[in-house]
Amino acid sequence: MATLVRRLHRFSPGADLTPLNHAFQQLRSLDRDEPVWRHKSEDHPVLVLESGFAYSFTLYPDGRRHIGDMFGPGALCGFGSAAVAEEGLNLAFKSGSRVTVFDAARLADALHEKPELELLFKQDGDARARRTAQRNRGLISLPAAEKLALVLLDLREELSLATDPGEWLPLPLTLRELGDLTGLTDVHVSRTLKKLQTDGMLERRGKRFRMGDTAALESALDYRHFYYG
Amino acid sequence: MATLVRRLHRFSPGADLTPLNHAFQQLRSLDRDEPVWRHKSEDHPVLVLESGFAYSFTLYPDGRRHIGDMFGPGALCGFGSAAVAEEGLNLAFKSGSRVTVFDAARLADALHEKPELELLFKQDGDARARRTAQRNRGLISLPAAEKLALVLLDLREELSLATDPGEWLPLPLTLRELGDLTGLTDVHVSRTLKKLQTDGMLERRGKRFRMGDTAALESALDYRHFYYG
DNA sequence: CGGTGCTTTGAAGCCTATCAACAAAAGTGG
DNA sequence: CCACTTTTGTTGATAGGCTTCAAAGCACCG
Repeated sequence: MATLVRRLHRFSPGADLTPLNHAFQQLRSLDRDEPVWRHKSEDHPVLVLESGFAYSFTLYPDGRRHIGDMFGPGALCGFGSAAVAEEGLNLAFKSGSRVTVFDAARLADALHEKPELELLFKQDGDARARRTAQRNRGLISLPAAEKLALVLLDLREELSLATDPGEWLPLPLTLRELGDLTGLTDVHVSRTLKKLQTDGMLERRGKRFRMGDTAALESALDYRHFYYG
Repeated sequence: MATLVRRLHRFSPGADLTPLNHAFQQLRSLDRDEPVWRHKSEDHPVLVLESGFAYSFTLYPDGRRHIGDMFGPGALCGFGSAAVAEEGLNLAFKSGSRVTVFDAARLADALHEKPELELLFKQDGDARARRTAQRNRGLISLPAAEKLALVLLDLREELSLATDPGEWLPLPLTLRELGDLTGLTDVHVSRTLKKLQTDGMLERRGKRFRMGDTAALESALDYRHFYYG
């Protein structure tokens, strides 16, 4: 639960989050990539990613997969205003992730009793919805190199919200998953990342990466931050 | 206000919407295409499109324009969960549109007093957010012909929510605007629409269009409806 | 050790953008 | 209402971007 606390404290550093303890159910570790299929019923538990990585996806009739959002440490997976848009949300947790499970009904009670806590959850959800909208905008109208740069900036932010990952960030997605996120093929993702590297915007070492002049990149792509702190 | 009433009655046909009268400010007619620039302050009036057409857009540093959402008769423009995602929303009203203006504070009071009315506004906003997510998903991962078919299906739904536009629907967007919506160039939009016509999926007469087998198209694109009625 | 999935590279071809020219339509001002 | 200007839509030629198909290297794991 520590990562969720750190994420929410970005909006209000001193906020008391102990009421969340009443809704705590369990801490699960996921040994391998594991999809969680969600249907439309309302009483799903609320999942918070403690460590690792996860993403939400939808499948097209022809078998293609689209990744709609991604979750780093401390993320509320499929909750709040960001999740409203995704009906029948499917979640995939990458191998090694740890997840805190909250009881939905008791969490709702806790939020209802403490309006300042509810506000934090709302702010977090709204910030996520804005980031998703910003990402989608670029993924619709930019060429491949910019699409990937945008996604990497966003990934960098997601990974930095609850923990300090250091200079070299993990790249928890395969090239195929980056393709499903950007609408590109894995082959073209590979070529485009290579081009970003020769242009000095990106360094890669195995499953880690480091970005070049992020400030310049952010202003070129009009990338905005919606979290404070 | 009649079109808003018809739209909200899709969720609850008998709902009493008279409390909205207290928040009514004025009815404006817009003679020509008119952008409404919104900044971050909170007390903007709430705009409901009475007739005509509008869309929200953002501008990139290089001058490119991205259209993020579109509004037909009865639409709440830039309000609720669908609008949270779009910070610094800009609205463009097409020539000839009529807009009902509501006072934001008094509208909030009216909704707070009548929870069933607030629920209707929330349902409308959620349905719009889902439609936007569905559209964005396709605009990221589908080829041009499917992108345009998807946008036309969505446009058809938007135009049918508050009024019955008949078999031949108005096409209130220029090809450039369709391009800004889909991430394609106007030239390619022109060519792709022509191809859709020769394939029998689309007919055009001036600024009106009619779609072929919409049921088949919807199932091929996995298009879903989020409004009831 | 083989198997499996991930990544890279090459070659070929389709898809989409760009540039340019023109036709058609719509707005503007007399 | 007409002449004028501006915008919108269409078409062709060309170039570049992206996908597809195929093959091979690599890392990881049983």
